[in-house]
Amino acid sequence: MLSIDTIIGRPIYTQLYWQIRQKIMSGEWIVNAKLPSSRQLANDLQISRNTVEQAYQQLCAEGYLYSKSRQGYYVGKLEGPFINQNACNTSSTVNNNISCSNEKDQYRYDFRYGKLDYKYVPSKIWKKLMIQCFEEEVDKNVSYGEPQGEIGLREQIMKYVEEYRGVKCQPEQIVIGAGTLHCLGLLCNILRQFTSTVAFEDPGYGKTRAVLHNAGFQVCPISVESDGINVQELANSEALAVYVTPSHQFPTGAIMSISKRLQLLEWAVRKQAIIIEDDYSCHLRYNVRPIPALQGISPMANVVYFGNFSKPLLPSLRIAFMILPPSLLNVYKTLYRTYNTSVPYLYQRTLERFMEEGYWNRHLRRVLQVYKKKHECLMQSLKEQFCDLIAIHGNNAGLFITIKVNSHLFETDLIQRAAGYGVRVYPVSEHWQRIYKYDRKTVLLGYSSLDLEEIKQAVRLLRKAWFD
Amino acid sequence: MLSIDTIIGRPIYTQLYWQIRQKIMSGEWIVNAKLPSSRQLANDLQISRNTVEQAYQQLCAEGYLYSKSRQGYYVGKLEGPFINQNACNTSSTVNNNISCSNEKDQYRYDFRYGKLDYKYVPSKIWKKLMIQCFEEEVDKNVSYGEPQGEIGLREQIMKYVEEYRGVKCQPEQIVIGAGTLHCLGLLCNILRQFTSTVAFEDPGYGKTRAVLHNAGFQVCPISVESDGINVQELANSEALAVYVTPSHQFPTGAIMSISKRLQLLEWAVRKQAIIIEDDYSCHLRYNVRPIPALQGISPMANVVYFGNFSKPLLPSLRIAFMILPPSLLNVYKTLYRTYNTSVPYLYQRTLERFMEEGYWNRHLRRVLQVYKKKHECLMQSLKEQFCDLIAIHGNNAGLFITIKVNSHLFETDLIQRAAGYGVRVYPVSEHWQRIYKYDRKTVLLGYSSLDLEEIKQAVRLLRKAWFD
DNA sequence: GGGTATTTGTCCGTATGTATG
DNA sequence: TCATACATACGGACAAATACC
Repeated sequence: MLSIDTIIGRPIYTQLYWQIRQKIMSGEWIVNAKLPSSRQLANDLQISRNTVEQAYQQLCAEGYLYSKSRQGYYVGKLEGPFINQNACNTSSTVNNNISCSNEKDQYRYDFRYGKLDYKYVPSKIWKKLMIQCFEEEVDKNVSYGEPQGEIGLREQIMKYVEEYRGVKCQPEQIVIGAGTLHCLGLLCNILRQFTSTVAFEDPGYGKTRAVLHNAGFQVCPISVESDGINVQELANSEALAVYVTPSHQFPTGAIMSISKRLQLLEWAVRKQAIIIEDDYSCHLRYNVRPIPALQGISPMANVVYFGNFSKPLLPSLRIAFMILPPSLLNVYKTLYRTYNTSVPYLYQRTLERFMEEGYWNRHLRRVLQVYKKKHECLMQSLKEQFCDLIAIHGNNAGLFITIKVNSHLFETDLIQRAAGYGVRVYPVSEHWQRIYKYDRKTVLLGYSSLDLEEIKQAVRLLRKAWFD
Repeated sequence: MLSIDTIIGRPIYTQLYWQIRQKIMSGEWIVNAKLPSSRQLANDLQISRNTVEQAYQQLCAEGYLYSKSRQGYYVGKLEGPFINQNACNTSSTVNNNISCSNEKDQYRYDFRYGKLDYKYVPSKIWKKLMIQCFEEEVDKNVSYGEPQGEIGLREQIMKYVEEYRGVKCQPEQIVIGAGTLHCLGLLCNILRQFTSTVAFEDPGYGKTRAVLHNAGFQVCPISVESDGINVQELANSEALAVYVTPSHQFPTGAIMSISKRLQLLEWAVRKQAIIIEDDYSCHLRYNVRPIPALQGISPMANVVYFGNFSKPLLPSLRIAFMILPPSLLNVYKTLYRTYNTSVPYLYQRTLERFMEEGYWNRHLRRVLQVYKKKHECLMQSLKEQFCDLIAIHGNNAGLFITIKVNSHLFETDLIQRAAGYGVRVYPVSEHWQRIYKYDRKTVLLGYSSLDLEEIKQAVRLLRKAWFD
């Protein structure tokens, strides 16, 4: 930034001269870079154009600049070792690229969780709708929009969750935000009014636990059994709020049984506690019947329901929503009356039409088929290769499974050996709060971004890595 | 949501029959609504198609449904007063629409702050770039993206703030988020580690104060003078962090003098305190010289710099950024290592190219001209109509001014009388923390969304409203 | 605007358990 | 004990309607 000082006595054009010269010598302005036009700069600094001209002329005369007639002034090429090329600007980019390409080179098969198969992103339809929506309403774009999210989208969401998950609500209860974690961030300030301790599944999704922890809450770990969280342990704790993933627990894959659901709801009603229900991958169920969401089972309990569009549609969209129980609505409104939404209007409107015109339902059915096939393929490959050398968990839903490997190898060994064969598998230790309860032999495999052949190949390599 | 229970003995098709019947009778499914196809429902519930068929057939036979061959099943029209039409689903929509249209009807001229003039939104270029970037996004199979924001955009921002505001930083220090308030929300968890009290301009931007308050901070009001915040008062307080708007204080419009800036920085260094500098409308300066941002003046002080693209470009974009001082970088990384970004990749990439290809600089110059004209027009109209009946504040920058009206009327009177003439002006009382210090005769006028003629007309009406 | 892939109601047959004679 | 009829649940084939390119 160029600036001038009228208080000290030095002439303005010399101040300019020296500042520009310094920028060229230090390498901040590189050869052939275009300078601001004399008119522009004069206007920016609120000085006369001639003053700028004076400085530019002197720099030209000394070779720091050259001018193309009627085009502009440019930084000249200086001979000799004057220039202190500072390369730090580009270093970060370089580093980043290197680490990226390294990762890609190192792993031929990446069982990453949270990456989708881009072949099944409905990009053409999305693009078509997005362009149409872009033309549509200028007025909505120039203002900040509704804080909770556009009413039309919220109505679509209401219909969808009622039909699909049995969740009953009014649009007023829905809050749209840039991702589940962002919505949870908003909820934290509401929870703060009621409690300072939040119970959390252990093991549980590490990223979510981090949000609660960062917001200043005491996070109280509760064991997870094969049919969901241990309600007895929860009841014995001091927590007045709990985060659960009933439809597909992360990372154990447990589906909470209906009787557990009722127990949990009973606890919430009795203690006047808040249940945070993250239905993050309710769409992906394989060969099991749907169980209605907690929110729909008991209207009396304070359930905050979380859903998202990133997982099944496009992670880079950044759209999720939460549904607040009526009892928290007043607090929400008091706190967030003045907040702006965190999701661009265009995306909200596009998604609204995507849902309205039935593309959303169709898309869900389609990806269910796709991932079901991948899931089956993975399961069969694992059985063929490993027989009973491994135990598979969470094999009825979602985009990942965990496997416990019966051998002398521990988590880090398993990961490193797999990496040696070009296969990337992921640790579960980071999702444990009471790490001593972890068996140290379980790893996580997300299969969403690999195709069928890749899955088969990768499993063969895992067999070699771990048992040969 | 339809669901079945295999534990109780009742046949599946009768369970379905009764559930569907109930939904029709209650009015939840209205006449001619399409039911899910037999295949879909069968797949969802993990039962046979024919079982669904059986239920559908029976409902057809009894007139609850009718079928269009090879198209689908639809809810039939029932005679008589069976149906309990509950209209509550639509009530919210209706209410909302009514209040919206009311507002539009009631005000012919709206001095709303924070709404832009749609005529000067570079929508064609933005659309072109966005479509190009969309192809790219799909090709690259972008997942969640970089947590701090895409590196390319951060590099563009680095260049821009250096050139435009004298802010010096590395891309690692930049965090991109969905709006200033969202970025501030992230910063709150960092501040929490150091202090529980944050000093805040009084009067100051109410929305920002709310974020700090909601995050659990004690907000300590500090008076604002004609050249910015009262540093002495700040030094006497217990606060170890302060939020300021040096380039154009909201709502007084004060520009912080260079000597105040140095005092403030000196305080921060001495107390090891954190300055939050919101440079929210640095681009809009009329006839005054730019002063470098606090961040650029003293590299030793802990200044967190906030900038945004919503204000000058498009509010619905939801893109802002903050620049952390190196001293806070470690805390940031510890807390937010696992967070996802809150801004869609497409928007980040589009903005990056918008900046890279020079459209951003061109746009800034253009809107500066536009709003400068509006500003001059408003000032002249006010002088013509009111002469010295009013005092104007903050008339050198930004998209709003405040006026103090010398009469017996108070804030609410001024707003109501203006509304009576179809002109909407805004209160400043909500921006005061120590409300008793407010003179109760000042109102706020944002002129960005009105054109020159509308401004003149509106001011004439204000004169009538307040002095006739 | 016409060709293609997908969706959908419809009709077909089959398997199993239970009640009946 | 065996044959029969019935209720329930499941899966495949076909042609019309629809969506997509």
